[in-house]
Amino acid sequence: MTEPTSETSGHNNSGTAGTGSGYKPAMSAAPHILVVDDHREIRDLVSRALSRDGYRVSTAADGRAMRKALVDSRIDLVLLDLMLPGEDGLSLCRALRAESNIPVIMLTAKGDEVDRVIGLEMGADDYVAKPFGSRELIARIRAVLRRSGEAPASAHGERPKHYRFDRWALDTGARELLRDDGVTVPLSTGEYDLLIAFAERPQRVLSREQLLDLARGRSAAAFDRSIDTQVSRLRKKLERDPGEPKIIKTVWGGGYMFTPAVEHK
Amino acid sequence: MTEPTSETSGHNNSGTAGTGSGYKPAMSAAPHILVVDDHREIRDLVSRALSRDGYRVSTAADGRAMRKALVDSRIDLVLLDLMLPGEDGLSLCRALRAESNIPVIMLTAKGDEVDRVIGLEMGADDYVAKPFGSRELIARIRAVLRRSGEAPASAHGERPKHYRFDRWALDTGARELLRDDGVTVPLSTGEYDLLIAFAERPQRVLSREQLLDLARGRSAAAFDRSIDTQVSRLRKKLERDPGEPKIIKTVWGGGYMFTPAVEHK
DNA sequence: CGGTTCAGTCACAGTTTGTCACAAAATGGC
DNA sequence: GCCATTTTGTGACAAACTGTGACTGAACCG
Repeated sequence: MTEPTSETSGHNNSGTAGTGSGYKPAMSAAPHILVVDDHREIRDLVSRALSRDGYRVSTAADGRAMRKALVDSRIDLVLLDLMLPGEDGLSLCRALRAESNIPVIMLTAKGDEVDRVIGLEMGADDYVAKPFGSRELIARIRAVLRRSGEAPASAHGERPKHYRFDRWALDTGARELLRDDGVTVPLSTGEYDLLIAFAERPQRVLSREQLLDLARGRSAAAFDRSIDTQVSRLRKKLERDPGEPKIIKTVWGGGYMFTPAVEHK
Repeated sequence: MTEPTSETSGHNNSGTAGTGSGYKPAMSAAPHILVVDDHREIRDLVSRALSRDGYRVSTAADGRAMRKALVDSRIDLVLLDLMLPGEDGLSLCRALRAESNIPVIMLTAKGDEVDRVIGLEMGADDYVAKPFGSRELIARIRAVLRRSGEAPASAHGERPKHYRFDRWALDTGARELLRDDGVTVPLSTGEYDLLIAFAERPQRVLSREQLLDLARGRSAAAFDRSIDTQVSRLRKKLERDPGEPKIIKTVWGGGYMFTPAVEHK
């Protein structure tokens, strides 16, 4: 496979211009859409259309790539081809549904009503028949995104979870960070989101761009140092000696790595 | 956003009128109507007609979306298509009836008298056959809303419920907030409504707009800070240390989150 | 060892939020 | 209806949060 199966394209709007239609400045960032289709032409086509409209786009050619993209970044919506080699779209959709509530729009070549019914029963949020126009697709996407919570940031959120690492306990239900000795250390929203992104992917190098996507749901600007600052702030609260961090290690030229073993309940 | 698929639209300039003459009770805000139909054209059509008439409108394409809308916002009336893929309208209607008394108007393509009878038996409050004119639809809606309690705000209210969280007990029957030690803490109507909205959706980030809809049944104005003030007041009564709230947490740039586990009896 | 690039952190500015005081509105009693 | 009381929303200002620029130090390269 020489071909990049899961890259991001599309730029983040810088506020005023850019975004195809949104005159709502409140939206913190463009939604991140994952296109899963085995035909490259379709991926490229859809990908271009969506980025043109201001969305951030990643692509995947099969189920495995899809899963990887879902772990590596914070996806707001999945465009899923019904017919895929290996696992087909329906089972992927069902699996996706089973463990998250990321909205899914099904794509299919056939216009069968049957497929549509099956798709919706499998938990797809909408259904678009190929060939489709980009205007229609975008309208559907916008509709589904709006319907499914309006707040793309919390699209992941579901059952409260509980993480333990080092001498810390992180409770997503209470949104609290608790130290061994019983003291609750207050975290700002940004610090909390960043810590969750880390705790869910321990012992892996995470690039700044990835962290920005995972924690803030946006893509990096030219010289974006905001993650560094946030890591610095987080270290000050987490580390015994922020000058020599043990928990969040720096990977020179690569990003950061959350090193402790995480007990994930 | 040319296409209002599931946002609220339509303003009500309630304001001054109010006084005296009325069969119309001081309606605080426009009723919020949920349109459930799998055909987009119908959703759009109906949606436009209703917003033009001043209603706030959300839409859903299937049962799942309907349920989501019902949890996410305070719906005053449901327009429900009889024929839906997956679960059909009748079972949805019955389910809806089972756990709330939100009025339902059934839509159906066929003019069968049979359907009508079944629909009404299932608990629908009225029945409109497609194709229908918007004038007729709106007349029916107004009639049903008036009939069903006249006060859209209390459309949800049904069996008294009992919530327990942290060291508090909230009794919707008595409309009282009781602390562990037996002391009853008086809440104003607004504080009470807001607390109910929170207690029914624990461990979820709720935007200010959503809270405004859930607790006050209206949509947000430009720089509406009333929710912040109300949260502040509520915190002063609920929290041990209002300066460092544990129960209602702030999500910077996102809204608020009610963190304690809620025992819901 | 010197130059270059990358990372840590501080200070600052732009936003967002907390909260007080006050006015408008609703409520209740007469 | 009229006035006292309570409640709710608004404006204003302080505090908190986040991202950016600047400066400094550390890591890499030859």
